[in-house]
Amino acid sequence: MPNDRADKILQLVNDAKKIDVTQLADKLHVSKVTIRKDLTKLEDKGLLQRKHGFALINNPNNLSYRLAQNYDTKLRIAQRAAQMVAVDETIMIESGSTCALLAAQLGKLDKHVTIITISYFIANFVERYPNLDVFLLGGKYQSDSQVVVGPMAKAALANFRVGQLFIGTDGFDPNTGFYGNDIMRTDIVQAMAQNAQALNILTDSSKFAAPSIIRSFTADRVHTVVTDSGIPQACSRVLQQSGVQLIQVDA
Amino acid sequence: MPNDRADKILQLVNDAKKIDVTQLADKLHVSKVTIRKDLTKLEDKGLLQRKHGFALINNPNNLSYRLAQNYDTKLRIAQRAAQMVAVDETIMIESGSTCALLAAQLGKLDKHVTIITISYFIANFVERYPNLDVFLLGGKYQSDSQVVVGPMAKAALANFRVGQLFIGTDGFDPNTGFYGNDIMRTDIVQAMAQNAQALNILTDSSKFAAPSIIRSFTADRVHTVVTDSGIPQACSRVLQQSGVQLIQVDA
DNA sequence: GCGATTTATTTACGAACGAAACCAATTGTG
DNA sequence: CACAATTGGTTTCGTTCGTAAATAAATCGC
Repeated sequence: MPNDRADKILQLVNDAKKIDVTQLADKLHVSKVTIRKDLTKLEDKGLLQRKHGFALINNPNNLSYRLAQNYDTKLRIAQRAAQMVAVDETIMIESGSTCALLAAQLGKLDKHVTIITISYFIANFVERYPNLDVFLLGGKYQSDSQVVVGPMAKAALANFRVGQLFIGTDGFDPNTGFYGNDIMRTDIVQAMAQNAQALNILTDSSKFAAPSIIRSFTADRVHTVVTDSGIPQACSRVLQQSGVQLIQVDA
Repeated sequence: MPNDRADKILQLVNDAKKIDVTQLADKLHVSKVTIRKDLTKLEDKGLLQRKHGFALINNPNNLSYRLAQNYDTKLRIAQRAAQMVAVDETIMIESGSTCALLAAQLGKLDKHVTIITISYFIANFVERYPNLDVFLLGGKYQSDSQVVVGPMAKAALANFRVGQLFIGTDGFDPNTGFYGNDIMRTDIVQAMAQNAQALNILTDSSKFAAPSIIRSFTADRVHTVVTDSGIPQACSRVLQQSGVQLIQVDA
């Protein structure tokens, strides 16, 4: 299946929440059989749900939804990031969609890694990989994003000190740094960063155009950014001036 | 749909892991259309999954699987237990299937309750009820049962002290008390009990016949047992002699 | 005890399904 | 350049799907 049709399908499904096979076949000028095959593959990737006659999107706000956007780019970023993790290392992972793919990649590579995370989605996402040990922080459960936050989660962090923390971002401003859009999640991520030697950000380049609400980190706090080649030059220049290791995977 | 056919379908699906509509219609002497309607309802309850042509059971060990056994009895037990919880109360809930239904009942009653649990399944199960606040303990994640266990989870308990704890059980022996079948889960449940004034057990009566491996609690530690009327008289006598409040819902 | 209503089931039918055979285009290899 | 192998797509076929209308059984009110 060509990637651009997959993207279009996801776009249409996301927009409509629910759309039937006939409509998709119509809009994309292919047969229904082809659409059905596409949908089966996308369902296998966990990007949507199929029902008899139509497809529907998983609860937005949910990671499954966010995963659907720029899936292939995120997958390549995650594959690259997985190389940064050593056998038997213990890492922290935040709740971003690209972070979830990183965890899955580590699972596929079949090297033993211990993961500490605030995301129950990620914990479940990697269920089938016995080489991954997962520790979850406790705290107030945000059911829409499937993460724990709040003072209890921060307190639980006291038990851990790791080499690397992997997070996503919701936005970036060349002058002021990285941003989040949920104050509780931003808060816990900042606390995680205090217990990690290296802060690594995984994000597709679209976030470098997007402004957001709450500043999470200034650029000089960040050790490595893994993104794709679509990042604006103004951003990449700032990052490198701030001493950030910038890794760009091919678009 | 008559309850007994529903039970038979679940039985057959559980035994076979996967069974097609034609076979079900054959064995239960009803039309395929009727089977399909039944399956749709059972899927809505979350007790199985439908695919094109057949039904399959959710990962055993998983709560969805255990929920499927004696569903109606468990629901009545949960409904009764829900009456024991006051508005704005904070309770602890362990990971049993009947406990999950209790949480859902509390959600439906639309009274505000704060729930502290070790079960990600329960946290997600009640996602749609805004009147429930859920706090999850942190710890090592057991992906098959979707709970957190271990020393970290026990340490997190230090922050909480509640009036009521609701748990399930895997077995009961009149002479020695209640039993579990997973040492890690039994361990964390015992720790939870130390931080709760009243220990309440929710279980269908089948468990009173079933022996299990690890003793969790002697009968006199238990405040209330909610079960159905199928409990052996020897057991009910012992419980009452031990000062347990025994509540039996109609079978 | 008996019509009225509800609930359970079946029959009938057009739409949707998965699997397999088939038909290009594209790619890689000698 | 030829010609296998791969990939993306369609057509066809027998089966399963959900819905609606028809029928049978159970329940209720009086």
